[in-house]
Amino acid sequence: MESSRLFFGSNSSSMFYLGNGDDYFRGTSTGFNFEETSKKRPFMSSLDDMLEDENYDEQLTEKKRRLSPEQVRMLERSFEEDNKLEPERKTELAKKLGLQPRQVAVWFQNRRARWKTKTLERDYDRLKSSYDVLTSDFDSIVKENEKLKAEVLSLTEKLRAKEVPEISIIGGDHKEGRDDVVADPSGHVKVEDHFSTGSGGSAVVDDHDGPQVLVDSGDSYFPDDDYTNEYVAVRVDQSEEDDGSDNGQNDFPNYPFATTDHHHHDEADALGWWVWSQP
DNA sequence: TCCAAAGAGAACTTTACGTCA
DNA sequence: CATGACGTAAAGTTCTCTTTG
Repeated sequence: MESSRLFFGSNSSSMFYLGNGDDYFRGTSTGFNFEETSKKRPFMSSLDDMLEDENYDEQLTEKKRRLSPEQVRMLERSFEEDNKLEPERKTELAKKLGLQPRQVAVWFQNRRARWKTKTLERDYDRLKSSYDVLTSDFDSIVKENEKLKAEVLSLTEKLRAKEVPEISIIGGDHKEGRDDVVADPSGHVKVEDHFSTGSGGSAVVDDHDGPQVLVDSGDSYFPDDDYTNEYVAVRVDQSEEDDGSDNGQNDFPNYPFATTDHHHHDEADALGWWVWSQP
């Protein structure tokens, strides 16, 4: 963007302002661009008015310079009260600070821009740290899942090798203390999960070749009939007993997540959860 | 001490929008 | 209701001054 500001003289850093109210002429110690500026600032006071300005001499030689600490302090205080500037407040502040109202307006504009930048930076930092925590949690979960999968596979193999005879637990003859190995009348070996809490609860993983079914253990997040849905996924955490409360370390509950629809099936799969599809 | 680069701040331009006569 | 003038916010830029290595 090409600036329309004009500078005169060989060393044109000596700027000055002329005018009252919100509008002013801007020029240098060697000249100013009346015609151009007046086109853009239609409410300019007359040249005579400007020349009568008590600060004229001062402004004539004044370079563009920073506001004094006291001026900035008062502007900051005003900004804290309200970051929008009504015309009355602008005029009042300008008078108090010995500045042009235009300068006050510009200061507020720039201050709002700085505030926005800072806010965005803070927001970014907050989101970034949240993201990092979630990423770390995600990695732990994936690793844990892999470990548990391997463990189950290994146990399944052992059970197969054992060739356990028929045990009629599935038929309702289950006894406390024998909750690890079961086989149904068709010879399918089942492994009960050891991670569920409560004596009455356990999930059973069917080992046959067809689609696997997760049988509700009694303390699932699902309503009683929910496991009849097409997809069921579960994440099991054995790290500690969970009372259902969040410990504040992360945003994941400590035990079974579940999903029951197609959409979440993919998500669960991506997370490395076990997903069983109902036949 | 000098100097170039970077940073900070003041002022600017452009665009968009709301208000009002 | 349409229109033009006006004020202002926001975003981006330019220029100047200060700080820093």
